[in-house]
Amino acid sequence: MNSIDKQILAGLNQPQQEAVKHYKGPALVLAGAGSGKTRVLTRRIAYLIAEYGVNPGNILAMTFTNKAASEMKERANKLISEDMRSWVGTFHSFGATLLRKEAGKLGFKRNFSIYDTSDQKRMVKEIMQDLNIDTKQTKPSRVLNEISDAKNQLIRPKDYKVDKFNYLSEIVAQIYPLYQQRMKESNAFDFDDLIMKPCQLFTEYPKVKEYYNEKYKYILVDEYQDVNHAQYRLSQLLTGSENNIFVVGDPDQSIYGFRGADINNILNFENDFSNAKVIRLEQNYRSKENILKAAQSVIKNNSSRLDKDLWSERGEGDSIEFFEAATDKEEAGFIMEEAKKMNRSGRYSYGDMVVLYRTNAQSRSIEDVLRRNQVPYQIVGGLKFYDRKEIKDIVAYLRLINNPADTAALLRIINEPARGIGAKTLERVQDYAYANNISLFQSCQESEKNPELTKAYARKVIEFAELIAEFQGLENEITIDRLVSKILSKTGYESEILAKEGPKAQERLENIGELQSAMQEYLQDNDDGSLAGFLEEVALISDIDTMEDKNNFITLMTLHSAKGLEFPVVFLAGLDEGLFPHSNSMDDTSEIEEERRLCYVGITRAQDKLYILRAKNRFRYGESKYYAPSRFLNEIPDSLINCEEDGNYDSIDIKDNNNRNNNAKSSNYREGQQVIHPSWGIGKIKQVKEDKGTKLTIRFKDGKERELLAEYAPLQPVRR
DNA sequence: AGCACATGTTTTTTT
DNA sequence: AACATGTGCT
Repeated sequence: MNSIDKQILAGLNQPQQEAVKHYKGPALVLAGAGSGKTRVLTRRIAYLIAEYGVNPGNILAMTFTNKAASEMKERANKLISEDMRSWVGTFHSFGATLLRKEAGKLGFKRNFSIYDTSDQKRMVKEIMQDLNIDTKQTKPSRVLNEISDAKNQLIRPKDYKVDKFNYLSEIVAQIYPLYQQRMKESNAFDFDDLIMKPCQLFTEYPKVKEYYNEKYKYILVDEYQDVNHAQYRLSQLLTGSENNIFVVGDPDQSIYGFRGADINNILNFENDFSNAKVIRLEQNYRSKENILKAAQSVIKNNSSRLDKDLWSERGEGDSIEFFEAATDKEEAGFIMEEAKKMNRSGRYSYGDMVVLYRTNAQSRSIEDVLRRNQVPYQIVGGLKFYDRKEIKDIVAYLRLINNPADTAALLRIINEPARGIGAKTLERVQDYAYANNISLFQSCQESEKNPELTKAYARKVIEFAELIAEFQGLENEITIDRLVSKILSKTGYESEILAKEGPKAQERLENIGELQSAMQEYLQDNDDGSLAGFLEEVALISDIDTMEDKNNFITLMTLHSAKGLEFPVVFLAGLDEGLFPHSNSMDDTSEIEEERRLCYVGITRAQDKLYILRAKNRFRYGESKYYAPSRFLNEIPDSLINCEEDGNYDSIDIKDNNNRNNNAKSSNYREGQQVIHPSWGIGKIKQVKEDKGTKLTIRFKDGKERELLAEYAPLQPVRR
């Protein structure tokens, strides 16, 4: 064995080594939480190349997030000194890349757009309106869900069957075929298409399938417990006759059932491949024993599961701390105090801590308390950068420039900024498009010929089309970030923002500036630097991809986002019946079991310390409601838990006062004075008024004006 | 066409 | 409570 192989196998236990050394044929690695799954995956890639002499280009590894993919790639690169030329990426990016090459065979062009959920909704709504279906009675999002389910099941429009017991299905049966037809006319794929269409391609074109089977001889799939039927089919189709498919997963961590993930795919792997090698990784390297025990005592309440015996040598560790707060605010206060204490002790820094919750909405109260108490934090998910209006608008312009058939993009921006093209005009343009079987954009261009439009309105529409055409001419002349500048000035988007948005204007423009920086970064990393490439990256980016490591920040995220991550200290917030398990999942056994797996995922993120919290009263839907303790709490043996005594965490604001805010009086502030705030930086006081205490209006350097109460705000005067 | 105001809806999780 | 959507007025 040469030295590089030794390095690849170094520090691996017996079953891990067996997995890494696996060469040909099907293999299933049942990898318990924290058992070194990513390690096995990356090292096997390295081992295939270094020991078995496999050409890196013959390896295809698929993950669910870009973050997981880049981590895998990076780690494998380190093991073999060359820059690996294997494909490592997400299911969706693989699908997109494949379709970029093969779009023609399916009647699409390679400059296709990728529709996000709001584009999809827009299209469904349009179709429903055209068919005179009441969009209030039948919500487009429900229809869309049903279509998405069908696609994940690889049910094509013509195969979709009306279910008599499902009133929706009749409507969906009408809409689905039209939806797919319009997607094609728009030269666009949605997320589901990125998986479904490649399946279709491989099924309809055996030659194409053969080509890719030849190219990708070794298939690896991460998080196999979360693949849906379409993804399952895709990985089967990609697997050639040698059956070199290596999948890794943990049925106990299957948490995407709501998105079509089918846990049976992993449970039935041995049926699919009778000669499959099955390897179980049961040693946990992550958590202290108490944490592991708690996790197992919860998960064992699920009936349908493969039992496994996870163990750890990390020592017993501390008890799990449980705190029952009176309110969600107090829950947040407890987290803040505990985090501060640990940070002060020096044993853990803020970067070691994560707060996990079931729903994004829970982040607000926690955020508030952390901010007010100057505890640095970062949030994963929630309000996404690429979901901001100004970003989506600019991206829509770019999409239309890249793909003139992109109907959803056109509809978004035809009157943004307002150019006097209202609903009525738009309807006439659309009618003309349908009547003449041309794209909406073409219809715009030909508005002169449209008998329904008066000259003045036709002029406006044509001017819009000409503007887009002008940008299209620039596409290959200037870089994409410069193109955005052109759009900002030529469309009047920039002046419109400045004209009406006041203090928010600057923030919006800064966001667009941030988009341009992202573009510059993209140009540096990608030689071709094409608009299409950038748009694809934007479309497929996920929250977790943008999370930054280290830093001295507490991380806040949903349990779903936390999959695959680990932290020394975990705060599991909101263990209340109705919240977690969520009320929408409470009357269905299989959904409860998924909630329980989610709980298992949460607990097993913790390495050393686990805090579990709940609140008797929570503010939700704008009212305070009583909550009973989550059933999952009862499933953890008392012997593992230490109940925290009531502290007075609800009065944190008052404590703040004692700590430092003796400058709460108005006499301490004057208008025009400069102050510094821990999260918003330097600001200038615009106004001081007395209203339930001293209220300050401060304009911060980000351009936003905020009203703060002097009594509570952690402000410090700037000296000059 | 565009605004102000009113009403309705939302919160489960996401590539 | 926050936001999206809808309505009626100008």
